[in-house]
Amino acid sequence: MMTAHDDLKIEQMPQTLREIVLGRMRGAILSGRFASGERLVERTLCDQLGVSRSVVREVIRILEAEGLVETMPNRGPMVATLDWSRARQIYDIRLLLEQSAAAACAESADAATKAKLTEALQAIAAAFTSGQSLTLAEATTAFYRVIFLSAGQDIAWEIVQRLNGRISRLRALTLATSERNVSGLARMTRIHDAILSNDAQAAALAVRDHLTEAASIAERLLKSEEP
Amino acid sequence: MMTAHDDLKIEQMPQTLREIVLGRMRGAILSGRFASGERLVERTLCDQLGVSRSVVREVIRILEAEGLVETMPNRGPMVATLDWSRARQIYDIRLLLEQSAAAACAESADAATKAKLTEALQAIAAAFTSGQSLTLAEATTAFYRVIFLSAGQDIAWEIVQRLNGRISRLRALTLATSERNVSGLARMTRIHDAILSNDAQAAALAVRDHLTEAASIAERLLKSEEP
DNA sequence: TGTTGTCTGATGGTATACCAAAGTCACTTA
DNA sequence: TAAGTGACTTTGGTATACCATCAGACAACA
Repeated sequence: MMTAHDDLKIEQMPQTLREIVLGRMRGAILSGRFASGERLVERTLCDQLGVSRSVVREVIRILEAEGLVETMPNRGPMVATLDWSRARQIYDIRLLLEQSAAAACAESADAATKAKLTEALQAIAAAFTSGQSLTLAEATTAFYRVIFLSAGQDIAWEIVQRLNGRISRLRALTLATSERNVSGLARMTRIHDAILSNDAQAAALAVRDHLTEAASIAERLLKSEEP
Repeated sequence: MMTAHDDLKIEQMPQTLREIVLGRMRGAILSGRFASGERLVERTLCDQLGVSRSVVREVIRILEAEGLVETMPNRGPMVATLDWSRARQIYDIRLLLEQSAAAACAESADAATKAKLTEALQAIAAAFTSGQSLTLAEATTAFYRVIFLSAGQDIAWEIVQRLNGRISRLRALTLATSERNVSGLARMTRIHDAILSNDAQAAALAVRDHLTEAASIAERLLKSEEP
């Protein structure tokens, strides 16, 4: 149903400068544009982004609360570093939350949810064959979003997203690892199938295997690069 | 060993104004000094706190990221409200994390940990008898902190603390509820005993019962006050 | 009565100034 | 030569003034 006034709608919704800068800086950290441990000098950022210190400082507070930035007294903010003991904890928490969400989703999934899930899986498959790791990460995120939101667990989803941000560098590497390509799609398919057959236990098991493997790959990568 | 220069030591170690204001405002929200849904006008806060807008704005960004404050476009920040569907999710997540932490703690607890746990339990018992609900909340927090940190799960502890902040009003009411006083201490003691006998499964079960009861009390309170 | 214009208050955004703390580095002195 | 000293620079912390925009209230007017 398309009426005349729809054409007049303002597209550019009021996105504040702060949100733009937040997205820009978050992306810069997640993509590795700002290296792990790199200092974030306020005035330099102001120049690079073309905004005032007020905006930069508020954005840094948000990133700090998200765990992406750490601030040392009288030294200023720097990109948070990640050691294996922390990464392991994050994988453990993700395991708990994602198992629970997958089980809940499997129990309550209706036809619409299943359709969305299949669609998301196909996007992942496409990203696998095309080999674009950025697309793959987005498709994987979309897959899990369907699981969490259809299970009515939006707060858990927020937490998982935040945790994923903190291990984003690892996650990108893990997804790009070749061994993952072999079995990764198969494991995602297993999760998908379990939910489609409303088998909560199988879904939880599939998630467990998937995450356990991801964690072990991450461990090897992390320990190999900085021992 | 007391030497002359010890007298010259500056007591007030570098706590930034921002941290002070953050603690003050967080406390004001958690204690109900700022009502749920109340608007937080920046310049009014500046007057009340005696600081500049820069500080207030940065603190609001932090509280926003913590989920204690919600900001509507062109309306400004307000204290976040809590409905049962969200509170239920928070109790579910706490259940997962606290069960896991209690089990891990039970498996790995050594003598020192057990001693600290017993000490924390005694503090809870003292708070129960004295009937001070603020002290009780702090003692309960300390009890769980021992569990999480001795299990090496400091990230999960961060998450639980943040979630507890969002349901703090409920939590205070729950702890103060009389039925809880009857069984509450018994349940905490059950958790304590399970960990001291290194029985992971019993610890997880005790936590589950404890939280399930807290959630059901919270549900009644929340649904009775705003249906 | 309903529309319109105006006004006020609050926010978002920016720039700037000042101060304090910490690091740097050359210079002086024992 | 080596240690200490003091000035300079960088950076973070805080305060304040200014402007644009938006929402809600309210009065004037047709």
